[in-house]
Amino acid sequence: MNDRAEKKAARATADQVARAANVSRVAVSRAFNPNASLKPEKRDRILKVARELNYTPDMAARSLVTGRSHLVGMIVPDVCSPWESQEIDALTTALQAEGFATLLFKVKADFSMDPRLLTYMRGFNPDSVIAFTENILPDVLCGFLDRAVPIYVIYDDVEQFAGAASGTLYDRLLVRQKNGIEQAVALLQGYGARRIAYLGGKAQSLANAERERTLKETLAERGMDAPIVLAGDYTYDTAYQATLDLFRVGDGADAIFAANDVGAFGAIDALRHELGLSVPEDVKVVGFDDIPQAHWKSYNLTTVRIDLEERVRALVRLILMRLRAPDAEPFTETLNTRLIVRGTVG
Amino acid sequence: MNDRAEKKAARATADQVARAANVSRVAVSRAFNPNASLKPEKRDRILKVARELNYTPDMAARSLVTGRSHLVGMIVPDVCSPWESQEIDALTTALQAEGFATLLFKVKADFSMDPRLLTYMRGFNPDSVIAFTENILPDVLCGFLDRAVPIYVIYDDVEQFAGAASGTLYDRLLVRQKNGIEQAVALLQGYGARRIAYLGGKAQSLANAERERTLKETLAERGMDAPIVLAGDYTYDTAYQATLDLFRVGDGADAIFAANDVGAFGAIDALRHELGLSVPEDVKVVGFDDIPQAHWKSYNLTTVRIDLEERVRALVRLILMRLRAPDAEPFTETLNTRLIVRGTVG
DNA sequence: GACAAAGATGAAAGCGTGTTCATTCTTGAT
DNA sequence: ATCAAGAATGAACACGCTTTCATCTTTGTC
Repeated sequence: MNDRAEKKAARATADQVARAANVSRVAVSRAFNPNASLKPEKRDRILKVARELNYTPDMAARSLVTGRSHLVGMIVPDVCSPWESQEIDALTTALQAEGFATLLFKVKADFSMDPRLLTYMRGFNPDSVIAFTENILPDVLCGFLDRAVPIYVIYDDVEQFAGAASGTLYDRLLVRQKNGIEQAVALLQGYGARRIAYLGGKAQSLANAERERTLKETLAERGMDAPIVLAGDYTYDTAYQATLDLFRVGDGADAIFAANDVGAFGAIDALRHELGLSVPEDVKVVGFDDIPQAHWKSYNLTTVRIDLEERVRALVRLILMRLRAPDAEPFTETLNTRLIVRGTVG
Repeated sequence: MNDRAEKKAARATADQVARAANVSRVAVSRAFNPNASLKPEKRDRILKVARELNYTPDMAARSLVTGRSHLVGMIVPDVCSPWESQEIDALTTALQAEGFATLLFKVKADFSMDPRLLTYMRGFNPDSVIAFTENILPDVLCGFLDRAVPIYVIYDDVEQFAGAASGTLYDRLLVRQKNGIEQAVALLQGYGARRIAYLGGKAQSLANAERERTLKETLAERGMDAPIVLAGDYTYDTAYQATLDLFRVGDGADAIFAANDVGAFGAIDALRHELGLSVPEDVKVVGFDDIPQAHWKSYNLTTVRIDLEERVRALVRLILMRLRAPDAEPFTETLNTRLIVRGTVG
């Protein structure tokens, strides 16, 4: 209670501001609420006094009465992953501009969801939740959050996911993988690649499943052989090892399609630094995501890109719309992918 | 008020749990507070009912009365930076285990501090604040946070920083750069390097200043020439360009000391892919941080490391101690650095 | 079996804010 | 000058929880 007293002394309350400005406490509240009716000059005076006293409305108290926490929860398995950190950065910036703060929760790397974490998170009463863990069905999340909090799952699939969550209505941000993959396959085919390997991401990942499925479909459409599928987990080391196995134990390949850029880096390094093969002359490599490192000269990776800014804009728009109209019909946004051509194909 | 009603219907309150379990609301509160006195069987019964009703204590309400938000604010300029994302990830994991959630705030990349952001952040009443922006003096932060919230600034300097914040007492986590730099210089000298360049980080960065100062000091102690100092900003692209300039406009160097690993990557790529020089034969390169990418085969970087886990453990310990004893004397922890030898020196 | 000490319990007060609702003040048209 | 309509105002309540305090129950000891 010692610190309690300190804090009380340190932080000004609306009551103190009211007394100092010779107005009622209600007026102070209104001064900080733009659409409340208050004489402009009075508002200015109150805001001035508030600034002098270094006063800020207490979000906890405000949240208690309004039901809005101005907090957006993000459930993340690995902040270190370039793709995720990129996404977190952009989302936090955009949400902050709209008055929301990011509340970060980490889940285990194996994507297993700790129920206690969800319970704990709900205690903070986030206005919205963005989940980066692609294998968590929103039903699970909805159950924990009592279906009162809008949830967005960042993933790259369409039908598969919608099916898994049948019965639950929610806003969706869809990514059409087809365009980018088609462009990549056309390019590979043009350079004469015939034996294509798909270096997978996490087995449970829906994005991975959808990328693999779309690749197979596209190859079939063009009359090419089905891809050799290698297991992976989106990490550099696993991709490195898988590539070694492909060429030492297996029969190699003309081209490698990696489920993400980091995996592509692992493949490239294995080819160049351990197998003595050159990229793109001996083996062509294509990645997914277009993370910032993809343009580094050591890799200079040709990769399928989902425009980050566009995606973040769409997601923030979805979140804000849902908060303003909680009972509106579910929205759906669809984004496209395209190939970024660099030096690892031709 | 529609969503309000929904939410009310969705989230159970302590009152409802109390009624369902036939106890007083106070008992429910005690059931969730481990050190409150309550008959064990009664507690179990309450917790069981709570689970059935999917009840979680509301953190906002709890925060209001206890003065503890269980929120730790993190002020971050660039989540995408491997070093920062690494640190955020580890801190979030460790704090989460102690019952704290991470509240993320982004500041502009040029490190300029938006005062409105600080005000806004204070509204959330974080129990502690960790700032990654090395050039923000804690005085500024303290002023905004009313000196009631413990603040930790992640930086790598010692005296310089302490001087800048004279008069303010605060806990400190210090990093001794000397060890790692000395090991690196010894290694470089052993391989015959004589002309050493220092590829700087952000000009305002205290970590950068301290690394540069320590490098100069170490070179002088060993009777070596002062380093050629190049301006940088911790980014790949700037490091790349600076390295080109060093060899095309300037007279080149035997070895490059980069202020961070990402900068070292830029230097290596410029040397290998544009200047036609080989690393380490023609030019040796040393980095700072030992981020995960440093072991990727394309770089295989020799670098000075501050043990992340050790650092996070120390920081979390500091935070917890300060929260338990707000009036205790300031603590100080000091960490060491050491050289991780890989393939870019000899 | 009596008594003190310790533990368990619930009523009430309060944390800092937003929001009703009834009242007062202002404005502009007649 | 008068009146209605609208804007501005403040008292009171509510949000969901913890904590104090006084009361009641259990436990241990001689």
